[in-house]
Amino acid sequence: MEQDTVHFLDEEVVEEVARTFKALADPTRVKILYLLTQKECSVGNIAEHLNLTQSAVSHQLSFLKNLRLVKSRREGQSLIYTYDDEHVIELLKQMIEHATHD
Amino acid sequence: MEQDTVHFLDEEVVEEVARTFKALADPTRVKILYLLTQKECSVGNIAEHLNLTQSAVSHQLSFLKNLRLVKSRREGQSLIYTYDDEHVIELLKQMIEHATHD
DNA sequence: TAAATATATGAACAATTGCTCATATATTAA
DNA sequence: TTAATATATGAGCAATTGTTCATATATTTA
Repeated sequence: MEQDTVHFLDEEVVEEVARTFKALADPTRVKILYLLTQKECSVGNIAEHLNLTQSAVSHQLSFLKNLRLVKSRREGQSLIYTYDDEHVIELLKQMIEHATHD
Repeated sequence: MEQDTVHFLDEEVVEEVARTFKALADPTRVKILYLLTQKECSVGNIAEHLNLTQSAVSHQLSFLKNLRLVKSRREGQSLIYTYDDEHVIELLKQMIEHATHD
């Protein structure tokens, strides 16, 4: 006798999952987050390291901050950014591992 | 003495990571993949379960198949789809866990 | 206070996305 | 072979995305 009931995710969960994966679905944001796994950085610092404009970096950080994936603190004239979701960073690292080994 | 050399990802790895996350960055694809974690399904079956048009499902499956996240086999008139990347499915499950508990 | 430095933000724009609609292709049944 | 069923696919379209450019805001220094 076959049991084939299927479980469905709540719509809000699906949306949240997709929204969070979307944060990881762009090369620039992957680079920024990966950099932040190694050291906290100011906006300008990120721009230098990754060879991006200040504006582009700031926009992406704003995006990531809205999702609470990064946070910032002021230090003099600079804003220092750090990642703020260990779990998501773990998923990123796992995907990097996965993409590296094949 | 401070050592602050930073590691950079190869561009191809970054692209691959972003591309794969993009597959998980859409509600419809999340639903399809989550369904496939529970049972293999034909296209029409997926459409029924998720209340989507046949065409929309077929397009998304084609997308996922290009990334080798799903595969299909023919069974009579139907094409039966299954997931084809255990690792990515694990990442999806982890994100669902993460999104569920908060 | 004024100038310099660092960051944020809004508008604009090209590129991409995900869907629908119509139709093509493939398999099975009559 | 013809009709029915299942799936794929291309065109078209509205919505979203990621960037640049110009400029606003915030902090520090002179």
